[in-house]
Amino acid sequence: MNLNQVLAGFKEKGLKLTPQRQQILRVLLKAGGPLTAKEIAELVHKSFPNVGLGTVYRTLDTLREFGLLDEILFPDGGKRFELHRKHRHHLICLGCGQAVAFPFCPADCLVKVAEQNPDFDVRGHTFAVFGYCGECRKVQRSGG
Amino acid sequence: MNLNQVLAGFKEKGLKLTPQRQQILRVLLKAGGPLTAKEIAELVHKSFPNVGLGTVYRTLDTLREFGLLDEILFPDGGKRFELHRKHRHHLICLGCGQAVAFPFCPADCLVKVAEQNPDFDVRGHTFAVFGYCGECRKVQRSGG
DNA sequence: TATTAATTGAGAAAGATTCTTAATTCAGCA
DNA sequence: TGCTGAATTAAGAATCTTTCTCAATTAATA
Repeated sequence: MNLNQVLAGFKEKGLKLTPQRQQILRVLLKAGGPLTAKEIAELVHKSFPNVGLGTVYRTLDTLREFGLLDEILFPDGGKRFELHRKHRHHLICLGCGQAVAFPFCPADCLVKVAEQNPDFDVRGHTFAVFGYCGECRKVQRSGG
Repeated sequence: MNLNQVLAGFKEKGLKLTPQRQQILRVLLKAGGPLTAKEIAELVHKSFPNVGLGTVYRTLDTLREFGLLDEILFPDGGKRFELHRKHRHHLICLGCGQAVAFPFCPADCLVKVAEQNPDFDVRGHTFAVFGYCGECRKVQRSGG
């Protein structure tokens, strides 16, 4: 997914291509991993110092409505956002907050759950693995 | 796990058995499913109208430190709490917020993730399935 | 019963997200 | 190009959950 595709999609649905939205999209496209709303705002501020958090949240909402955004819930309740890619889950470091995607899905469990709860209309699932990344383990060992 | 066992554990660690804590524990023991902090406070208020949310959160923290509490993260970022039982996951209704536990664990995925990320120290995982329960589906069909 | 450290209530504070409102700006069209 | 109307924005207020602060209270123990 690139900026032009997303912008074309926006246009198609009658949404305005404001510079703020474009910049938020650029930030999300450039991001190496999922970002918090605050991080997105800070990165956007490099080009548009006046963009408010409200605009960031509104744009994220819009992207979510379009199915273009994934929300990642951290074990401590924190939220991060990234542009939607293939369905995937995350390996989350409790030390530095970095999240890395992986493509495995708990399919067996989903089948079992659906079988045992035939009345339940399954719409989705969350799955995340957390712990400490190599870097943070190094720091722990040396620092204390 | 019953109230007396928990209280004995408290005593053992030098914690005070205040009426507030006892009531919070009773509420958690009686609960049919995981509750929000606010719900816990409201139930406690029936017997102790002056118990503050602060006390509820402090007691939940204490229980968590003892490994007696599980925190359940909902897809929308909400949090609910319940006394720890066997390791389990939840089937969460997006309509009414009810959560039902199930015992399946995404073991295959965990093994694959660990194999592919040998530097990562895995400490835990989250897994939840969400959708709409039978009741909420009925309401949707009839109500519109 | 007196002592003491743990605990509490009340409210302030923090942090994330949503809402409000008046002002601005984009997109289509003359 | 320049209007026009609706969408969008910035700024800050409001909300919600959670944590913190602190003086007052209380449970446990001697």
